[in-house]
Amino acid sequence: MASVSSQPQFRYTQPPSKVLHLRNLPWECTEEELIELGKPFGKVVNTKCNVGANKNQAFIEFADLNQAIAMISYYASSSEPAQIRGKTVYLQYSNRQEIVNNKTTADTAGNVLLVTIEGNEARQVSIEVLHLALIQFSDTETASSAKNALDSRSIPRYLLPEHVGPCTLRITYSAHTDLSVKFQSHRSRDYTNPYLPVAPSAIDAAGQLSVGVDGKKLEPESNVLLASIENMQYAVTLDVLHTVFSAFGLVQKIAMFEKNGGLQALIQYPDVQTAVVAKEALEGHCIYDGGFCKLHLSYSRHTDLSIKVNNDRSRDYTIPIHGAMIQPSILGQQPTGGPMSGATAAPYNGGQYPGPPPSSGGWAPPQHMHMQMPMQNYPYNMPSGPGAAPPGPPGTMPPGSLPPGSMPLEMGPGTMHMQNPNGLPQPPAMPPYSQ
DNA sequence: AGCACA
Repeated sequence: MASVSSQPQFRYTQPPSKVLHLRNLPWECTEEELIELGKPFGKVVNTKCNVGANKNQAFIEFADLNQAIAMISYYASSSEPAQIRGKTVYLQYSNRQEIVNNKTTADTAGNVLLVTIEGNEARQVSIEVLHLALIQFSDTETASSAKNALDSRSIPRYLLPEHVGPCTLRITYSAHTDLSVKFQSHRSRDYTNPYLPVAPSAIDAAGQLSVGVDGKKLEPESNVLLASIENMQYAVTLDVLHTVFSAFGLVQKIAMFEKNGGLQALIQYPDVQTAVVAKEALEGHCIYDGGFCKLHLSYSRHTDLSIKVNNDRSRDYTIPIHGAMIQPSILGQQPTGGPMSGATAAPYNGGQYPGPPPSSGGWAPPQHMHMQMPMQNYPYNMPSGPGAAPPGPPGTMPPGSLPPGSMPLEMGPGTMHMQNPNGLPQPPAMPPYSQ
C-alpha cells in the first residue's frame, strides 16, 4: 500500500491546501491585515481571524491552491519572515481544505442549535465545565421553537446551584446538521443511542457508569458505598472508617482492599437512603485535617457484602453474639464498669473475631479526632444487651433511648473525639464535613 | 507558537 509520502517529512509539514493557517498574530488582527498579507500571492477569497484559545490565529483561503503554495514557498526561503504590524507571523498549510464561516449559517435555520451560556459562573452550569453546547433536534421546526423560546432567556434559578449567578442563553443556528457524538460523557451525549460507548472520564473508580442517556448521573443508588481514599498520608483503619460512616446510620459491614495502589473500602448500610445521605455528606471531604485522606464515594453494585472473615480489613458488624459488644471498635475503648462490659463481652468467640483490631502500624485508634456527629443517628449498634430492643430505622432512635453506659467515653453530644494518627490533638477536621 | 461551534 502506497503511503502518502515515502520521503522523510518534517514533522509539522502539512499537505498543501489553499487554506493557510497563521499563528502568532498580533492582538485583534483584522481581516484587512490578513488580506493585505496574502494579496501579493493571489486572490484571498476568505479569511477567519481570532481563532484559537488566544485568538491569535487565523486562516487565509486563496482562490487557487497554487497561490497558497506561492505564499508558503516565498516565505520558506525569504530572509524576511511574514509580518503583521512588525510581528512575525508563522504560516503553514491548514489541515482543512476550506474555511467554514459560521457567520453565514447563524441566520439559516437548521436542526442544530449553538448555545452559549453566559454568566460569571457559566462554567459551573451543569456540574461539569460546560460552556458551549450544540443541541440537535430532530427537525428544524423543533429547533426554531426552542431557539425562539430560550434565546436570551436566563436559566431558571432553581436549576442552578445556589452559588451560581445568573446565566443567560445565547442561541444561534449551527452549521451542523448531524452532530457526531463519539462518547457519552459529561460534555457530550447522544440521547438516541444508548449503546454508545461511555467516555473513560465518565466511569468512576468502581468501574461503574456515572452518566446515563437521561442526562443525569447514572449511578444506581445502593446501600453499599465504595470509598476510595486520596492523599492517604495517614493510615486509614477499619475503625476510622466505621466511626466516620457510623455518623449516618448503622454500618453493617466494611471491607477494605487495595486497588490501583490506593486504598478502597466498601461500606454497607442497611438501606439505600442512609447510604445516599452518607455519600452526599462525605463526598470529597477529608478524614484528617490538612487535606489528608480525602474520601471519594460512589455507589457499589453490591447490595450485600460477603465478609468471609473478620479482621483488620473487613468486618461484619451484624453478626449477633450473645451479650457481646458487637463493635467495640467504634468506641476505641470500652466503657468500663458498664452493664455491657462484663463477662459476656469476652467477645470474638469461636474465632470469628480475632479481637479488636491492632493499632495498625502504631497508629493510635482514632479517639481524638474531633468530629461532629449527628448523635441521634450515631450509636445504632451500640452495645445492646440481651433483650434490648433492636435498633430502629435511621433517625428514629431518640438519643435518650440509649442504654446507660453505652455512650462511648470522651464522647459528648455531637462530638466524637478521635486521635490523629500522629497522636497530636486535631482541630476540628470535619465540621460536619466541610473539607 | 501549532487548526475554527462540543
